[in-house]
Parts: sequence; structure tokens; C-alpha cells
Amino acid sequence: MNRDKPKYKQIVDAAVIAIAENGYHQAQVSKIAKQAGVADGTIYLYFKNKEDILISVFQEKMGVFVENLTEIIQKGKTPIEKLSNMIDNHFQVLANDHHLATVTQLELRQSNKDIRMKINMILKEYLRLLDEILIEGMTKGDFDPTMDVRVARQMVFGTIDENITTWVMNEFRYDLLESAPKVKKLLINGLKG
Amino acid sequence: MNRDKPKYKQIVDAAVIAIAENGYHQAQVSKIAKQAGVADGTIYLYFKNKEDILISVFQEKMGVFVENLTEIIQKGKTPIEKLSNMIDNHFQVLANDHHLATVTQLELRQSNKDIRMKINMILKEYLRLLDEILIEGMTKGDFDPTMDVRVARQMVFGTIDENITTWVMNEFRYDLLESAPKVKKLLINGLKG
Amino acid sequence: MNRDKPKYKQIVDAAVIAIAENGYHQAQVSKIAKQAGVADGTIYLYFKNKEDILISVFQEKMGVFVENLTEIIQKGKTPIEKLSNMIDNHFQVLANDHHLATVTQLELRQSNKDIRMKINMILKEYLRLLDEILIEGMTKGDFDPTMDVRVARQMVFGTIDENITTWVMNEFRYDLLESAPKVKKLLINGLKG
Amino acid sequence: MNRDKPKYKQIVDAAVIAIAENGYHQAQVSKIAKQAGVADGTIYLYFKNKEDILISVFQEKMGVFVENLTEIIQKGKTPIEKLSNMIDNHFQVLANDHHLATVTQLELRQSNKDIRMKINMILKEYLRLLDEILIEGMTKGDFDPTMDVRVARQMVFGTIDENITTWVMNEFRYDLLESAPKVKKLLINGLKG
DNA sequence: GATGAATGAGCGTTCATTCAT
DNA sequence: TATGAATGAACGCTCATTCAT
Repeated sequence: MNRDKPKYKQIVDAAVIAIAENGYHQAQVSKIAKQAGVADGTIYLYFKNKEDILISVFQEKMGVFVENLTEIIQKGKTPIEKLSNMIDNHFQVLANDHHLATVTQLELRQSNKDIRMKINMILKEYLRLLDEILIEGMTKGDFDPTMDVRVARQMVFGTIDENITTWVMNEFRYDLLESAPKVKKLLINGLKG
Repeated sequence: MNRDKPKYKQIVDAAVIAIAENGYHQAQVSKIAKQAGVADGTIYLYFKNKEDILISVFQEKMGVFVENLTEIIQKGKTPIEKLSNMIDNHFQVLANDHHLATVTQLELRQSNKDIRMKINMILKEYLRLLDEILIEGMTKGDFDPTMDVRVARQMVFGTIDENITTWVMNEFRYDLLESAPKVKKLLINGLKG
Repeated sequence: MNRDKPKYKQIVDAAVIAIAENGYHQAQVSKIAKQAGVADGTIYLYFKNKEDILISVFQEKMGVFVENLTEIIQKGKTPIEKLSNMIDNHFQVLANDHHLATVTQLELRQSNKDIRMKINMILKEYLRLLDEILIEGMTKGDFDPTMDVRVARQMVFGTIDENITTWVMNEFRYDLLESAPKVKKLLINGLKG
Repeated sequence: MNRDKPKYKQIVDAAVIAIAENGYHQAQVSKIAKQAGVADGTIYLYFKNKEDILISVFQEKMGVFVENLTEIIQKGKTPIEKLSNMIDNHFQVLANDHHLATVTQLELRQSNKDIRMKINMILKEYLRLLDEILIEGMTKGDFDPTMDVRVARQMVFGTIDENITTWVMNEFRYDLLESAPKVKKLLINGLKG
């Protein structure tokens, strides 16, 4: 079950494609295996079970968001700049990968409570970094120092998420990136207090 | 398939409980029937199939939100008051019915694309009413007249939704209603521009 | 369960239509009831169960064949004339009632062994009359006196039956009655020995 | 879905037994699987669905009739000899396999129209070969050159079929093979004209 | 007699997982 | 490691029959 071997990533990527193209419930293990070019049984040399594939998909892909956000925080000067770059990054990554957007915004949410609980655990790290930005902003006076961080974080993440989900549901018919400045303006106004 | 007979509502309510307690995929028709105190076959006198039960659950329950919001819009004086009351209503209805909250925020989202598309159609009416409030606010000067209504609506709904979902995922461990004033403050600040 | 009341015949006739138009397996009791213009439950005031309806259909309709054949035997002069008239009658009755032909030749044969055993019991009387004609022919020298009556009867009935079934399966696309003289010629040649 | 693997024939044979012993409607897939000594799911590696099993049963078994008849036609000298051998073969194959006789004469006829249409397509080849014999006989003067081939074919097949069906319905209580010479004599007389 | 709402047993099929090769 | 044939548990839906009115 070595997660560094090339076949591991090969299967994770195949899962994204299989789920995006067939839908969550139609992405049987055999389809993922076929897409990955391996036998059904081979999947089980790298993953404990199907649930493990799905969680790994999220983990691997979410990793990119966390890495990018870590860098954004390091390089950014002001909290507002950091928040702005975070939103841009979030929108850009998904705007550039429709398969991934479909999987994270629609398909993976059809998984059962257990899986989504685990997915939420993975998301935690990303939200922790967001909290960091918000707290810095409150301390430095860029954001309302009296606001509730949890609620503020939920506003930021909920707004971004809803935006992207709507775009996916509309089958990418408009340019997601055009919404970014509007989202930023509204959110920053909200946070300024 | 008469939707006015008492058994119709009886089954819809039973479905909410069965789904909340067992999870979407474990809420077999037989469990819903048992919960409703009717025979399995009786379900099919009132619903075309299982999918129809789920859509009806959403329809019936969402109906309350739409009715309440309609009244709120009629009675409210200012757009801000209307928005405020809408948020209060949304939080209160779900804070008072944990089963319903579980079903709408977690379980029903596991349904397949078809069902979710239909659920979205039902949601549309609610979002249209929200748009009404926002546009009135833009016209009257309460909200930023230059903002994008769609993005603003996504912020309001996304923030509310994310808040409630987090609360459900945390298994109702804190008081949802305490978040309402904070959510309102943040959102209204954001919309004011 | 009075079989003389008008509703009894009404339901039998409705069954023929319902079965002919929907097929044996799609002719649910509720469809037969609807076709007859009575409630589902009413069926059970006249018939023990669904099987009883089907057997009654055959019984009532077969009755016509037996009555006609009895008269043919009484009025006929020679065994060959009687056989000839029997074949004509058999073809004519079904050529005039496509619904009935469909039901007896195709649909009713989809019933289970039990029902078909009972149908065969009803058929017995008709075959007994046919035997009478054959035996008279053997005695009078019109037919081969050394032939096996059972086998001869099976030839006559099997040939008639196969002819009509093929015609039904070809959806009545040709004129069944044109085959009658040919069938008669072949059979009588066979029987003459 | 490889039809050459041993398990394919294994399941077809099991289906004949399961249907003969339980009746068409009581021969559930699970019973066929059990009889074949495989898991339920294995059935679906070799057959598209239950209907496909039934059609395959007929196809495989009818194949024997067609093969035998082809050989009979090749080896036979006169049309009468060929017809005679065909009847013998038809009777012998079924006299030697009561299960198969039950299935072809009684149980398979309970299938729905679709299946029976497909079964009829398979039967067509057998009837075509019979037609060949009849036409040769008409040409060579063994059979009445003025007879209608279709009607003649229906007499031959109908007589054979009715004979065997009666024997099955009488639960094999008499020796089917004793009827063969009688059937042949009657039919050949009929065809001679 | 007549109704029709309610009943509940019964089954074909899918698919994640295993394991002999 | 890798394979893929085989497994078998699990469930939505139909429809003949009943029975309170």
C-alpha cells in the first residue's frame, strides 16, 4: 500500500476522471481500474477499499490548495492581500480543472456521512490557514476585531464554495474568474465591519 | 397519488426521520414504511418511486421556508429588516428540527444528480425571493447599488448554508441561534459596500 | 359467485379484451376490473381468484366450440362432412374474433402448468367429439380402420392449432379462411390411409 | 460473456433442470445458480439477464435438432426417408430427455411475447429444413405437387408438437416412441395426396 | 351487493471485495 | 506484484387479495 509508487497517483487521477465523467454512483471500482489501466484487484494493493480511494482523491488534490495557501501567506504583505490571493488561487485551480471542480463540488458530496466527515478533517488544515489570515487581520485592524472568527471563516468559505458550486451546476457556462473580484469586494467589506 | 390525504404527510414526515436516523442510503423504503406505520406497498399509492419521496420531502419542507419568507417580505419595512428576518427564520426552523437539518444539510445531498437537479429547481423560488430583497436594497440605497446580485445572493446563501452545515456536522453541539446576529452583521456589512 | 348474473359474463368478456390488448402478464386484475367497469373487489364476488377468471374465459368461449360441434355432428351426414364442417367452424369462429384468437392461441398459454392442465380438461369434451367423428369414419370405412385414434386426433387438432397459431403470430396478415380447404384436403388424405 | 467456457453450458443445463423441476415462474435465478453450483452473480458473467438464459437454453438445445436434421437431409435418399428420420429424431431426442421435453413443450411457452418471438426465430431454421424436404418430395412426386407448403409444414410440425405435448402433459406415462410409426404413416398419407 | 384503499410476500440484478494463479 | 473470475449480500417495486365501509 505504498503511496509513493507511480501507480498510486495513477489510480487517484483515474478516479477523478472516472467520477467526473460517470458521476459518483456510476464510478465503480472496475471503471476506475480500467481508467487507470490496471486490474480491479490491483486497486486493493494500494487502497484499503473504495472509500479509501475517495478520501485519497480529496487528500491529494486538497494538498495543492494547502501548499499554495501556505506560500500565499508567507509571501503576502497584508491580510487583505493574502485573503485576496487565497480567493484567486481557489478560483483559478478549479477554473483550470473542470473534472476536479465537478468531483469536489458535486460528486464527492454524494458520498456518505462517514466519508464526508473524513473529508472535512482534511479540509480543516485549509480552514486553519484561513483563520490565520482572519486573525492577523483582526489584530492589525484590517478586519473588524470584534467579529467571531468561526462565523467569518464560514462566510468566506461558504461564499467561495457556493459560487463555485453554482458555476459547476451551470456546467461551466460562464467565466468563473470574472466573479472573483466581486466576491472579494463583498467579503472584504463584510469583514471590515 | 393524492397529496392532500393525511397519509401523504405521514409518509413524508416518516421519511425525514428515517433518513436522519439511518442516513440516506440506509433509509430503505421498507424502513420509511415502517416508520410511517404503513405497508411497503402503501408508499406506492402516494409516491411514484423512492426518488419521488425524497423530492417530496424537500418540496414540502422547503415550502415552509418559502411561505415564511413571502410573509417576511410582505410585513418587513426595510430591506435590511427583511434580510435579517429571513436569516432568523432560516436558522430557527432548522434549529428547531434537528432531523430536518440533518436531512437537508447532509443526507439529501447524497442523492444522485437527477434528484439534486430537481431539488435545485425547488430551491430556485427561495433564492428568487432573496434576490428580491437584495434588489430592493440596492434600489433604496441600503445595499451597494453596484454589486452583482448573483454573487451577493451566493454570499448570503452560501454563508447561511455553510454555517448550518458546520453546526450539523458538529452534531448540534453548540447553539446555532447564537451565530445568527454575527452572520447578519457580517453579511449586511458586506452588502452595504 | 353466481355465474348467471350479467356481471359474470361482463367480466369474462372484459378479461378477453384486457388480455388480448395487454398480454397475459400485463392483464392485472385491476385492468380487467377497469375494462369491465367494476371495482377490483367486485371481481372476487364472481370469481375465486385470478386463475378462476382465466379458466372461466376458456370455459365460456370453448363452450361455443362444443355447442357448434355437437350440432355439426347431429346435422352432418358423413364423417368426412362432419370433419370438414368442424374445421370450417373452428377457423371461422377465430377468424371472426381476433381478440379471442390471440387469447386462446398465445396469451393463455403463458399461464402456468396448473391452469393449462385445467384448460386441457375443458378441451377434453371437444376432443371427445372429434374422436366420435374419427371412430365413425373408421367404422364406416371413410378413414383407415387400423389407425390409432389418439394419434389421428392429435394430427387433426395439432394441425388446426398450429395453423391458427401461426396466423395469430403473423398478426392476422393473411386470410386464415383460405387455408381451410388445404388443411382439410391434407388431413382427410392422411386419415383415409 | 464467453459462450465457449464450460460454465456456460453448465448453467444452461442447470436451467433446463431447474425449470423442469420447478416450473418456469418458480425457476428463480438463484435456483438456477444453485443447481449449476455457482454464485448468483456468476450467472451474469455469462448471460445478460434471465431472459438471455432462457433464449440460450432454447438455442443450445434446438441446435441439436437442427444439426441432426441437417445430417438426416444429407444422408437420406428419398424425401419420405428424410421425413421419417426427422420424425424419429424429434421423438427420440425428447423421449430421452424428459426434462428437456417438459421445458420445450410446457414451461418455455409461459415466457412473454418477446422471448417467444426470439424462440420462434430460432425455430425458423428447423422449419426451413422441413420445407426443404417437403419441396423435394413435391418435385420428385413423392408428395402431392399441388399442396401448399406452409399448410403442409404446419400439419407436420403441429402433429409432432401436439403428440409430444400430450405425452408430457400425461407425465410420460406411455411410451412416446410407439406413436412414431403411426404419426409417420398418417402424415405421409396426408402428404401423398 | 359493491367499493377501492391497504396489504406484504417475493425476486432479478449490481458491484465491492477476495484469492488462486 | 499483478491479475480478473468468482462471490453473495442487499433492495425497490408489483400486484393478487382482503375487508371495513
